[in-house]
Amino acid sequence: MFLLNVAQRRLQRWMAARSPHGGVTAAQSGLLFVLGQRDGALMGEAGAALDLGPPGISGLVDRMTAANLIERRADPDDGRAWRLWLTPAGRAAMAQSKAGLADVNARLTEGFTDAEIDVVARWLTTMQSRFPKGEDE
Amino acid sequence: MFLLNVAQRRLQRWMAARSPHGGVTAAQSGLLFVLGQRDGALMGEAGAALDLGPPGISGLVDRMTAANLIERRADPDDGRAWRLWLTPAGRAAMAQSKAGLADVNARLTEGFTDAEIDVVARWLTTMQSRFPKGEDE
DNA sequence: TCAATTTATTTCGCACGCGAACTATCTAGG
DNA sequence: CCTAGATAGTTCGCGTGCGAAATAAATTGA
Repeated sequence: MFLLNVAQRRLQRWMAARSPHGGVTAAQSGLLFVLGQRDGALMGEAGAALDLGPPGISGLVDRMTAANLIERRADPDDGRAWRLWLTPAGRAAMAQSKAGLADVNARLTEGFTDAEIDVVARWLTTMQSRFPKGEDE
Repeated sequence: MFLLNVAQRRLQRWMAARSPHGGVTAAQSGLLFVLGQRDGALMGEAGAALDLGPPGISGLVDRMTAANLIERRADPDDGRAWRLWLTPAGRAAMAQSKAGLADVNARLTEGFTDAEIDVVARWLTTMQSRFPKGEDE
């Protein structure tokens, strides 16, 4: 069960090590992908897509805004909300990350049959419902 | 591929939520287990067992020492090294964590056959060699 | 013996994300 | 219209772990 922890960390570490170019981390590329599919999303929406709580996105957005990858613009219909938009630099970084992703995914599935990968994917997905955010027992 | 990240975070979050008792976190219980099997380990050894770099353990040990779970004692044969020992409180916390672990593992494997779990375990383990610490390509 | 190197650990600055508490805005109810 | 609650984000303090640079002790070599 510590396997999961270690595996995740290994992957993260490896990804961090091989992409020092523009400083786009794994978490950041996640948000880039989300905005690539739904530019102008609310922070809450983006957070839900990435399974992050409010503080998680807030910080991520802060860092990415500072890095000039995304922009925070007020929602015209709701004074509390902000919408997130990719900058040109962000769009470029996303394209680059997308290319890298294929590589990583290939490496993740290498040596396993489709059926096996299917089992793994199902297990990971199941875990999300098995360990819910809110309640327990 | 973000699945892994999310799954790990979910698990971590869930474990954190359900054990506010003594403040023993997942990372900390990991170290407790290591010391349970090899009390008096060097920091480097413990780090290797948990797949943590030097800064990782150093910080973990600091926090756990402050919480009175473990003790840092100088190695008599090597002036640079420290050996880690469980305190009585640490030993108690370990026993408690061990009990909880069975629960978590049961929940992790629930709904999957032994063969399937085997595939998952193999996949997680393989990832460790697939994404090595040091070098690349 | 005395540098040069290796090894064990610490420190620093960073990214990440959580829970809790807070602010500001929007929406209902009376 | 005005107060009560829901909703969107922010801030704070914490734990976690990384890479890079520093410190200190041990080992190796000339």
